Amino acid sequence: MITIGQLAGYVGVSIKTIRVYHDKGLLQEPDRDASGYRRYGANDAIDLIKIRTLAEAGVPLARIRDLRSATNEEFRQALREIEDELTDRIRGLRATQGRLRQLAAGCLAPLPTEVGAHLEHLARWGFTPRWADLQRDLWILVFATHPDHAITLFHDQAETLADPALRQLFLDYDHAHDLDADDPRIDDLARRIAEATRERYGLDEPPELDAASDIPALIQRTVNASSPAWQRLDTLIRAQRDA
Amino acid sequence: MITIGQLAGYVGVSIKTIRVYHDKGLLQEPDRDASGYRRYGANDAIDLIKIRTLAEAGVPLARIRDLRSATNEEFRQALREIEDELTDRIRGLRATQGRLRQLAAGCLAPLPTEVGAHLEHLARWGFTPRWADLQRDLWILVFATHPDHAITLFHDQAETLADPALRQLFLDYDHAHDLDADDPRIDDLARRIAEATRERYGLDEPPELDAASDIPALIQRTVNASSPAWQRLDTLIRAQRDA
DNA sequence: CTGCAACCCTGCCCTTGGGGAAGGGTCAAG
DNA sequence: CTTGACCCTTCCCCAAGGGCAGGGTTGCAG
Repeated sequence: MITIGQLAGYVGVSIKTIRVYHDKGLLQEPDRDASGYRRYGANDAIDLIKIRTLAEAGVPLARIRDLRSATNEEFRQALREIEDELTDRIRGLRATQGRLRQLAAGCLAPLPTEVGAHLEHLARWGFTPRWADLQRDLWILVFATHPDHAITLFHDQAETLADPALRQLFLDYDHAHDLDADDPRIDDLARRIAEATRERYGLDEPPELDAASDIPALIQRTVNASSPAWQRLDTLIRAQRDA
Repeated sequence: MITIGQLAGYVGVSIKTIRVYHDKGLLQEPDRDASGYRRYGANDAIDLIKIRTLAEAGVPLARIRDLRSATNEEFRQALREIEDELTDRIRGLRATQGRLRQLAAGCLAPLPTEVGAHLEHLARWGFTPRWADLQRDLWILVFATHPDHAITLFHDQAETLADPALRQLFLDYDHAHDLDADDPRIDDLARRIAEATRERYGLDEPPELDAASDIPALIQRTVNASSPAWQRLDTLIRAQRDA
């Protein structure tokens, strides 16, 4: 009949942990000796080892307690579920590890240099600083969240801006910021942009982020928020595109 | 400039989490708009994503906060450490998974049937119920903690008991329980047991559990505790063996 | 025989990483 | 003008223990 300290030392848990398991009804309170010390037998050690195995697998103590009164078949079933959860968690951790590595690789270069260069071009092409800042934020966000997809998108964008006619559309977009929301030039611009988009990408979808991502919407909302004219422009373009 | 809810929804955390990160100094409090709402920009989103990546890797928030003011080289170093820790944790989880499977396999059979049969033999051979119970506890413990080694040990033990002369030694051990601690028959028995052990295993070590395990000591302590005579017997045997 | 160190007991508060509700202000759409 | 969806702060709650106080036991060494 061993003491709580021996049991703890052997199974590799703290004394406190054992007492907590008693309190929560996971491990049966053993008999006490004459001086009130808990005295454990081999069965207690075995129970504790089982409990620990489950607890280390991340099973909440309450669930372990409930499992104590489960039938054997329920218990097996629960074990299968727990194992699956564990597999998922391991997969999750590996994914996290991957993101961690990306973070390590990118911690010095928030943006590729070509993007920086591109952003400097913007001013020379006549874009406002406001536009350039917006673009910078946008690309930071895209590169941070979709590191593998971002560069493709960026090249597409850079290519678009290299064409003077298309660039003019973006310049107009930029300068529409301060127009009234009901200025007819906005309708005209929306028409021209929708047309150019169709011409450039045909009926194919333009390159986009992950379908599951709501980044585009987020970005667009951010953009729209700063000007009613832009807000209206966005609405019109969508209407034309979906027509 | 997005609101806290948008930021949260986008990065995939709860609003509360963001506020906690503000409180703990992980994420800088952004400016408020006219109505006191927090307004976030793209940089905040990026910071939050980084923080989340670290937090999901299990890094304590306090450490993440400290990392904010680390130099770039320190940061890289920390990332390496974190990745290693993560690798360890994944390994640990896989080990747990293995133990879980053993638990699933063994949940119906705490002891192999041959062990059960062996224990029933004990009574017929003249061992006391006390001895049989002790043996049962012992084997439960050994099988639970060293599932791969246990069967070997058990076979060795069963083989020993199959020999009537050796079995008599164990019977004497059993019945020595109620002798006085200074009974001379104990000295005699200790001598005979030590001799038989040498004869059976020669100078080789007798089969044992893991060197790192303190189970044998635990078991022996448990055994000794129930009788001063056994206690002395154990002392004498050790003395003879180590001589 | 008497220290004294090493155990054990209970009870209480502390921590981490948030969750959830209370109580109140804001915003946009119908 | 109301309604629902946001946002604000403050407060309490949870799991799974850690740690300490204040007090009793044991075993071993001098």
